[in-house]
Amino acid sequence: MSDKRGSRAADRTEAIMRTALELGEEIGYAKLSIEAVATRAGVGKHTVYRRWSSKGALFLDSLLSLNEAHLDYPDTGDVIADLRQQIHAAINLLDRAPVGPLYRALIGEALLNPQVAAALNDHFITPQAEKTVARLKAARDQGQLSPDFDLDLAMGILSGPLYFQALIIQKPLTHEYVDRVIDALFTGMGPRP
Amino acid sequence: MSDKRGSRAADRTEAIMRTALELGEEIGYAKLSIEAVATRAGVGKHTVYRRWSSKGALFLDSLLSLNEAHLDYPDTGDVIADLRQQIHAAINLLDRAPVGPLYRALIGEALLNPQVAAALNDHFITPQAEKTVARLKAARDQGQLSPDFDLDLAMGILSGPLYFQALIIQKPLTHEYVDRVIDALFTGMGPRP
Amino acid sequence: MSDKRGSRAADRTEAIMRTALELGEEIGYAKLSIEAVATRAGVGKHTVYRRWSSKGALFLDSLLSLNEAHLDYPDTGDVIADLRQQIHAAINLLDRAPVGPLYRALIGEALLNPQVAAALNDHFITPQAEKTVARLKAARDQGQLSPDFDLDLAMGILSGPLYFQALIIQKPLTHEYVDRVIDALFTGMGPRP
Amino acid sequence: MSDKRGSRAADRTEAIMRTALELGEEIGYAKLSIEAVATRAGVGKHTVYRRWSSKGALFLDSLLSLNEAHLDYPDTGDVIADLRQQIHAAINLLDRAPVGPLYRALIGEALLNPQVAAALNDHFITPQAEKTVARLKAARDQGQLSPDFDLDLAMGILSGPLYFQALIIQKPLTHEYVDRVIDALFTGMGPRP
DNA sequence: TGGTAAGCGAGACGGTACGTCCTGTCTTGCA
DNA sequence: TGCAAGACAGGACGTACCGTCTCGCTTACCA
Repeated sequence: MSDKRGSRAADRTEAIMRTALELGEEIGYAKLSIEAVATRAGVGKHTVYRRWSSKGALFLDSLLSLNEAHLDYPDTGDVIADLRQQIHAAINLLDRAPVGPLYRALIGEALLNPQVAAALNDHFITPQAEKTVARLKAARDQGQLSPDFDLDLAMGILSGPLYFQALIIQKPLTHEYVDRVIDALFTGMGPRP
Repeated sequence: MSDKRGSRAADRTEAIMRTALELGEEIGYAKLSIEAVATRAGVGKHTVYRRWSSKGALFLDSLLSLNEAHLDYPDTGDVIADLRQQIHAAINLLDRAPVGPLYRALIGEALLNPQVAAALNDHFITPQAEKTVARLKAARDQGQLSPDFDLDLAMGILSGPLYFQALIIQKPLTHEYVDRVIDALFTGMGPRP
Repeated sequence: MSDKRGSRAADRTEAIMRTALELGEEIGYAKLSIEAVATRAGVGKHTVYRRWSSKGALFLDSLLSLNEAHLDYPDTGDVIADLRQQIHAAINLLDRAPVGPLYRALIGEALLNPQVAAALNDHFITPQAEKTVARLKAARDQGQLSPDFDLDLAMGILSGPLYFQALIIQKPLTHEYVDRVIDALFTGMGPRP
Repeated sequence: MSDKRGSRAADRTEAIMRTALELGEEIGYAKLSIEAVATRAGVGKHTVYRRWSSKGALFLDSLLSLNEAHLDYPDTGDVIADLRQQIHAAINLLDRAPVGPLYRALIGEALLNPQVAAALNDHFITPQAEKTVARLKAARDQGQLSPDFDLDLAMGILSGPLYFQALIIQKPLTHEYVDRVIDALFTGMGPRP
């Protein structure tokens, strides 16, 4: 009853986002226009612009709508196992088709458009990082990590190489590579054996 | 004498790249058009298109032209000191104005345009990575690093967090952060001291 | 009231045609570009292309818009006097500035572009010829011309020499020349008196 | 021997004109560019521009080169028969493929480009008209036409309707129509039987 | 229940840039 | 030395989208 009001609006919103992802998969984010999304969705351009201020904003929302309830950290007590499990899930989702190429392009857009960058950080990157930090902090509080363990740095060392591999080197991420990174993080690559 | 041939062509090429950087600094890569570069450079559009197939390709070359002879690794015998010195130099160049914003945008473009990605990798990312790997290998050969030291992984752990910080989190890189990463790489952040 | 609808579209159409004629008079049809018309009219190029498929089509309409209600045949009962009167009016309009040069150029365009030729015939040449034929037919029906008088041929003999003079020889048409043609048409130039 | 000098230049000239006609037949005068002619002829653009100042000038020469020795008036003593014979020959050449469409287009060009108009008049229209006038004058001198027969007007009445039919109405010319025009010229279409 | 306003599709509009084509001029390098 | 080859500045082409703006039509909520 209560969601009857606005259900029409929600229908449009959902239809537009669905169409955006659909078209994105077909022709790629870069070649896509708001005009094309609106036409394909059977919607006036104004109806799109009323909801999103740019192609990047639309895509960010569209991708996030796929994401709900995913990528939450387990806490089994074993921080390393939990990190592995969660990061494997993340790259399964974000580095593989159909989301992978669109996520990559969205980050590209963010590097060109500060508004998109801010929104991406606020709605995805930062919350995700905070989950990682929170999980590490829990481990530290439980004494699994040393008291001076640098949480933010660890988060960077976990995420950085994966983004580097995926975005800069542009090779697919493997679970094996993830494991090597986690391993190195906790054991170091010490100058001497 | 010998560079008399083609000097006209080289003049245009240089003028266009110079103008591209100039305009890029003024209005940003995203707002820039090949049309505007051509006009400002006093050159026909075709003269630009004859040399570069896209805005991204032009910018890649333009940025690389600033780069020559920079960012070469020293070898003082102390691998950690050399890495620090070189990475500090790199972020001084690539993360700060005037190059920083343009380099960031160029990576954004590479994420949207596979041709630019390939060229960027071939002409900058890979050579640079190979220099890092070569320096690490020299250290390993000299016994400063353990014989099973994973060179590629180390390169990823050095570069990844910095790119992550600069591109994803979008906060300026500090020398202090670089040092923390290097430190963590070689000493680990082990679960127990 | 009723023309409230679409008045915006009609405004643009009229503004574009007016500008086209204006620019045409200033620099001549040949040197004119749709781009220049659009710019001068303060209109996007697409707004021109939406209405006309080529420069020729635009100019045809523009010239025709000047023409309304002109060039209608009188019927005073004296067919020769009526022809003279009407043809004198026609060449006053079509062979003299400002319309003359533009009309000449439009016919040139029609000779290069079949679509323009077809439109010109449909919207001007043929209707005008039919008026001449109709006036001659009325005269024939009234017995002023012999029953086997060849209407189409007469139309050709009236119009042809004038177009020939104006377009091919490219000398200005005089009323005196028109009169000689009319005279010859009806009295012949017989081999012997 | 003496024409050995310059034979190379004459070769180019001829090759360019031949290519121009060839390409003109294939894609039409309007779509043709000097660039395309030069490339197809295996000749530098400069070599074309050195000889002709515009596409129209090149085509005029090219068409005239086909024309040599054609379209000369016979004088059998019977002026009407001679006119018929000559005009039939003219329309066979000028109104039918392959020359017809190119000649039509050339006149179109002349209406847009005064230089071409002048050259066309000087090298083709006027000489041809003078031949007609000369033949009529001969007939008048021989008493076949009345002493006050208006030679120029007659020429206009002969040529005008044919050009009108071919260029304005854009219907193919028939010998029958030519005969009707000639007939009308000499007998009139008198208002009374 | 009828009136009214909000949302909507459709797409026109002024702009900007695209990437292509051709013009007429100007090198360059081969023969 | 004369030419093909084609680079060059410039201008226009016709197209694609941008983000804004009317236009009527459809809903759905209120009075």
